Amino acid sequence: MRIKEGNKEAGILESSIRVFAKFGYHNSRISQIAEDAGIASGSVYLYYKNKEDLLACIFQNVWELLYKEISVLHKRKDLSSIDKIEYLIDLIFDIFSANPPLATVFVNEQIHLKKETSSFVYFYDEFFKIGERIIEDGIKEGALNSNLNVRVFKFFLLGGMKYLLENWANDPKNFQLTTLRQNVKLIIKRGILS
Amino acid sequence: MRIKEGNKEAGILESSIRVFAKFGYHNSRISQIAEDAGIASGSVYLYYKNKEDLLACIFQNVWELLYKEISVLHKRKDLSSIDKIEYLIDLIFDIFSANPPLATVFVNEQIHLKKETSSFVYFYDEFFKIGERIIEDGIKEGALNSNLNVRVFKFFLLGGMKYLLENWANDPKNFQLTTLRQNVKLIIKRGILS
Amino acid sequence: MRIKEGNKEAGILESSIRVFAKFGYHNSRISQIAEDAGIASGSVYLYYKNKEDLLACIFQNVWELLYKEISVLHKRKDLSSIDKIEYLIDLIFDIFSANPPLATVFVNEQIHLKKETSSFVYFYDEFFKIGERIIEDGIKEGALNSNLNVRVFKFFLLGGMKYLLENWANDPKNFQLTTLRQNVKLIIKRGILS
Amino acid sequence: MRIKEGNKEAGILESSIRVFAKFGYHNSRISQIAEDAGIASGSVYLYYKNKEDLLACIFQNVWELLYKEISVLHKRKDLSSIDKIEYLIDLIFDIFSANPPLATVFVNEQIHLKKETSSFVYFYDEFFKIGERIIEDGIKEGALNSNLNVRVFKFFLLGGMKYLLENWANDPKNFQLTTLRQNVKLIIKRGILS
DNA sequence: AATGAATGAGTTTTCATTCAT
DNA sequence: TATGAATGAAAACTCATTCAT
Repeated sequence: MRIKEGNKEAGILESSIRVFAKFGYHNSRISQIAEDAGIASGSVYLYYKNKEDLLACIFQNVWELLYKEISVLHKRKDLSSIDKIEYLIDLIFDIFSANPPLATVFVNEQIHLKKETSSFVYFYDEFFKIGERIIEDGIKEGALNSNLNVRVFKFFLLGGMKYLLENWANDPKNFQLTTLRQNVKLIIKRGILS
Repeated sequence: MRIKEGNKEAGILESSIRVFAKFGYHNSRISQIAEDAGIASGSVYLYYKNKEDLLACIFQNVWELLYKEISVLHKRKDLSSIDKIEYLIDLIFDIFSANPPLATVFVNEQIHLKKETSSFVYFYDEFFKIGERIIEDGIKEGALNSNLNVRVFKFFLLGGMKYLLENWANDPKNFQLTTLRQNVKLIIKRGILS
Repeated sequence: MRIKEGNKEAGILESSIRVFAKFGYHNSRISQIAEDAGIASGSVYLYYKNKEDLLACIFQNVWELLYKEISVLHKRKDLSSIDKIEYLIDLIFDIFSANPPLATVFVNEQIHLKKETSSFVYFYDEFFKIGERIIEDGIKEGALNSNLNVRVFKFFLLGGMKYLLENWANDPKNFQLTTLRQNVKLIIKRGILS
Repeated sequence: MRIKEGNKEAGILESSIRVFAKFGYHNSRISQIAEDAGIASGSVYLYYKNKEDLLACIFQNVWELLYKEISVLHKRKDLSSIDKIEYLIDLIFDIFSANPPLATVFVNEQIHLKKETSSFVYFYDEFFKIGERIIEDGIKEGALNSNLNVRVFKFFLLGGMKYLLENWANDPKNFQLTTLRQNVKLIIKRGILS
């Protein structure tokens, strides 16, 4: 019984993250999630509409958090654009390093959610919009290379970090998170040339 | 009837790529693949052991091709390390730009294959080993930054390109492939600073 | 909150009649009945053994009432046989016209009760026995056609009235109850020939 | 294995009639129908969309047959209105006496089909429209009592026959079909008075 | 008496795979 | 080789019923 009193809803979600991470969304059984949460399988449906709802809630939580953080970050005047990008890199590594199964789910399973019907999409879209604005600000200020395509950089950076996180979550012993974040910052800022 | 005489095996695989790309592996039906290939669903099993075998063959083909290309590339003496990395970037964009559904499948569905039982793993592992060696050579030669962690760079670059390809394949109108490859090279080589 | 103090048992039964009439027995949820009755769903089980018990009680009440009425009717010496049959027709229309949902349930849901285990069966059987005796008396007295098969007439009359009640309860605006009962009496007594 | 070659679709429907008649629609299991038909339960879905589709097809067949018969009957010039009504009574007894389980299903289960989505409704509505016309013709010709309400008579007659059929199908030994049809005609034509 | 969260048995339906033709 | 009808295992989900409070 992993679930504490009054925390059943959150406990089921945590169990679903563990199970989805281990088996993948489609190979996960509601009964496995229930067992991990220490409840009967029918009880899952007291808190979540169906299996897809569990996945949707996971992504809702992550993207809402990322959106809130980037919103605050965007408004800060004490940080340069490049500081903000480094801050974002740290933020993402911090969120997922605290929860490796969440990283696995985040990296692999978003594809199973239809954008049209998912409520996380608002936060997802806004996160990227603000991310683009931060980069654009950096270009305007002259700090970033004006030949950079903002959308390409945005996707390249997120994709690179996702793949690193996926490999790290699969085998955390093989990677030092510190090495990951430092190298990402290094590559981004200076390139790989000596 | 898309299949030419004597090419049924390849035709089925191409159909599976189209169907997997459109619906995702788990939401694809063998009957859909058979219909797309213009054959009866039972006939799929004359050429492929089962549904997972189709996916495995797709990845086998891609990783084998990448392995062969990188093997040849590694041996070339007329190219510098940085030339070879640029060549690899072009290679990957070329392979998938010629076949957008393959890009979608490549980016999204590898997770459904168990590394333990899949024969593509040999090529996958070798590809990365040689990739690491190319980067290491560059460091030894003094062309690449010696502070770079080889494995981090390797995963970061591939992950970034995968995510770009995914977004491009989803909506090719929104992205110029030329822009993608130029920007990736730019970021990799010089970073984003002006 | 439809239930008055001290009347909870009856209130639950009335709610079950409304809900069974609206959705049908198998599509009705105990939780709907409880909600209609203004109580918690678990409380239903303080007064009724289970869902089937609710239906059994509904039919128990109806058939017991019909049995009691026909018992009294049978003994009356001031009425002829044909008077008694007309009286019965009026009785049935009166009972259900006062409670349309009860008519719907009565007409449609008796099938879900197993005769072997239901206590309403005693009243049901007795009702029909006395009904037969009234008709037989009419034949003996010479008032009714001696070629009439008593059981056929009994079922035909009740079935005809049930179907009329079902259609009336579904759409009361379309039927005048007065028209129903007058026509049934007309057909029964004189046939349809001019 | 009750199903003959080339007759699987019809065999499944016949099995569903037997099973629905025995247990009622909601207490019938697809697995029971499949077992009765001598096939695997999945095979039911090769021929019928789902459980409700089976019921819908049963009623479609019955009402289509009744509609076709009454259409032909309505046009006949060699029969009086009262002949046509007697003919209809015989028709209904004939159809169901040949198939007692069908009678049980017909009488008890139509309620589970929603009129809005069922294709049998056209035939059902037309059957009743033509039935009304036959009765109206009888009134106009002076053969039938002009005080008769057409719709009341229509429902009363059908309901009475349904209930008789239900009781007959439950226990065919107890009823002579000849007695049923003769008595119904007798009551309808002359009433019960001597 | 009253509650309502929790249970878990039970059924429809899907679809990868087989195999008689 | 090729077919496609038939299979049957497997899982999401529902909801009557229970019972700790």
